[in-house]
Amino acid sequence: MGFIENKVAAEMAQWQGFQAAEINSEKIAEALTRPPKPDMGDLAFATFRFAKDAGVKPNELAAKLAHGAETGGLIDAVTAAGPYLNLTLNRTAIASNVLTEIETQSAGAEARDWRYGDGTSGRGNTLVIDLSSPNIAKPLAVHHLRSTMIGYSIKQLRESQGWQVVGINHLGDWGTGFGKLIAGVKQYFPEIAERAKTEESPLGDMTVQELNETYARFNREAKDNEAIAEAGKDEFAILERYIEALLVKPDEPNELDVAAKESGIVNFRIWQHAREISLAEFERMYAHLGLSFKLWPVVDTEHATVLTKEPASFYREHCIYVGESYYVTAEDLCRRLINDALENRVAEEDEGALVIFTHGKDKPPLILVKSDGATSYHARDMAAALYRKRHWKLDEMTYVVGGEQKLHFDQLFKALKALDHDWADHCSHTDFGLMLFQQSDGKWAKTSTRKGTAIMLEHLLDEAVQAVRDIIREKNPELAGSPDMEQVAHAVGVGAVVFNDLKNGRRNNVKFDWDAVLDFEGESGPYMLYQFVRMGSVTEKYREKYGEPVFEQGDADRLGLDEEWKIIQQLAAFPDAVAKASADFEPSIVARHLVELAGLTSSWWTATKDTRIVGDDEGLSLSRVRLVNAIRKVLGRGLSLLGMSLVERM
RNA sequence: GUGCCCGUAGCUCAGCCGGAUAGAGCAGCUGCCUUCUAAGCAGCCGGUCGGAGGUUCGAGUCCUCCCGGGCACGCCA
Repeated sequence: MGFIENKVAAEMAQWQGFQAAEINSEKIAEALTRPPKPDMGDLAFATFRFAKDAGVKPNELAAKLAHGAETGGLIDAVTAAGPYLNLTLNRTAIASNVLTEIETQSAGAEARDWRYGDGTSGRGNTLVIDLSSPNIAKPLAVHHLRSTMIGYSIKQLRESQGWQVVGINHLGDWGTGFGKLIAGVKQYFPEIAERAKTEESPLGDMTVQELNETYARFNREAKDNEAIAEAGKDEFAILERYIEALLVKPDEPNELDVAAKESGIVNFRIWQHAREISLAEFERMYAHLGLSFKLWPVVDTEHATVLTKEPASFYREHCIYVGESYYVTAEDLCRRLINDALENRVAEEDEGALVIFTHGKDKPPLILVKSDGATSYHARDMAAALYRKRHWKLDEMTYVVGGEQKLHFDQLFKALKALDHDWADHCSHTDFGLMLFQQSDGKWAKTSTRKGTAIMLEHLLDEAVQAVRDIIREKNPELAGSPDMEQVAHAVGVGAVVFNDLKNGRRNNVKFDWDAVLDFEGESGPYMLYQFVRMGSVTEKYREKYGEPVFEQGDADRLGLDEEWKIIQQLAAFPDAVAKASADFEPSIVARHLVELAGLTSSWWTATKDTRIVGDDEGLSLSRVRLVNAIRKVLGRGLSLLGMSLVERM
């Protein structure tokens, strides 16, 4: 399991029984588990596997190994219990080891210096992670939270293991949908179409909401009117042709006739302004969540240059926007990709479209070019993958996208392999469950913008923050009147929403429930932060009473309570939880670990009510505050890895 | 119909590479605040791990089939 198990295993490997049976310390460490009941011991060694290899009965082997056991060091006692070897550990020695480890790795008062749990397995490797990726001209709804926060947490988890991680927001900013939007704008707002002929930002102060309504209205009307639907396709074709002409001969855009050029510019300006409006709104939402995105390519305004080699810190602090349109408007990767697929005879023409049959002829193919000549999102995704591979020399890439797109990514990876891009083996789809909403008939269904059942992300965050404000006013009037109030309410409210989303396995569907999200008791974000805050305030109490604590001088021998021992063991297992969460792209593993740690901590808090953590015995108080310090830093580090902000009071 | 995901306590979920008597939270019930924050703690109640076979010393965990739910399945992204 963790570094404690490794140390214990190293001691056991020296016993004559293990020497005789030729079982080395690595094998021992792998076979160590926790006994079902604490009174059976702290660790158990299961002999089954080794008994089979040696051709003896497990019970006999256990007895033989126990006979040759030497205690002392980290191990206090060994008993053979049937096929198991139960070990009782030297609590003081283990506690001392664990606390020292945390104090060393997480020295410093600032959360960003807390590195206990970090690893080096990813050192020198680059992961590209596709996260959030909303469509422009649509507001961010609650379900966007999933890709954003799962992705953001994975980014930090991998960084903690030494990876360089490039977070990319693959904005949905290209495709026939934008033809419909343009057509809608032109039809319902003729003055905008007129303005677009001369102005850069023709949409005025239109909001994302209004853009979305325009799109929805156009869609409704196009549904039973062929001519209107065609108008949408045409507008997109005009836009794409305009861009194509610019790319082919950038110096001679005049190749298009005057009319095509004029309508191209109009469409381009409407599209571009709609994109700007959307990004401005996304920025506000990402700021709430603590994420920062920069437009790609990144322009260094100070030196007026485009960054070609970004410092490593850049990717830690920011993710980047690289919209789908980038591969059409700024790179000719789409066209080269299509040519390549044709030359290699990987792609073929079928029903007027250019396709790749990735799963055989009887399964739907991946569509590169649609029958109307426009690129499909498959093509743009492939171009994006090639670009990422080329630019960031990635070792691994994952897409944090809902499970309903499984087929798309299966096709994407197979198509890349068909074109001899074997690195596609290191690409994966980090799928997650749907966000479901209860309808009037009681059934749970996907969000539907059409029916208006979608809940806006900003609305959810506002509600959560407001609920926190109410609770603070009720429970902590002193804080309610202080200048910190707003910052705390925001961190706790947003944290509640984030933790709620990350605490369960990502593949589970989430039935959105206001009561559950705004329930701040039990396994909730506020509960986690509450335990963190308690650890801070009790440390403060020590400072007031005895002065600045020198944690290292706390005597681990004084931590004799069972509650304290359980906490020590949980702290010891934290690095493994982080490593596994990172390897599996599964933030909930860390969240679950923290729930357990917070619960143990809270029980301990109550169990020490009589003597207090900081009480009249200065030595005991220092020992306990030493543990408090370790808990606080591990809890704080874990919550940060989940993308939550910490607070000192609440 | 085909493929993928899921099925564990009334509800929402954990459960590691198969290992000893399957765990949390919520809801319900009983207690616990003059003290470092009760957004808390202790306890009770609650399970044929969807079903049937199989693999083996041992299956919630692996395999097969079935049942139930969700999602996807050619030009939206």
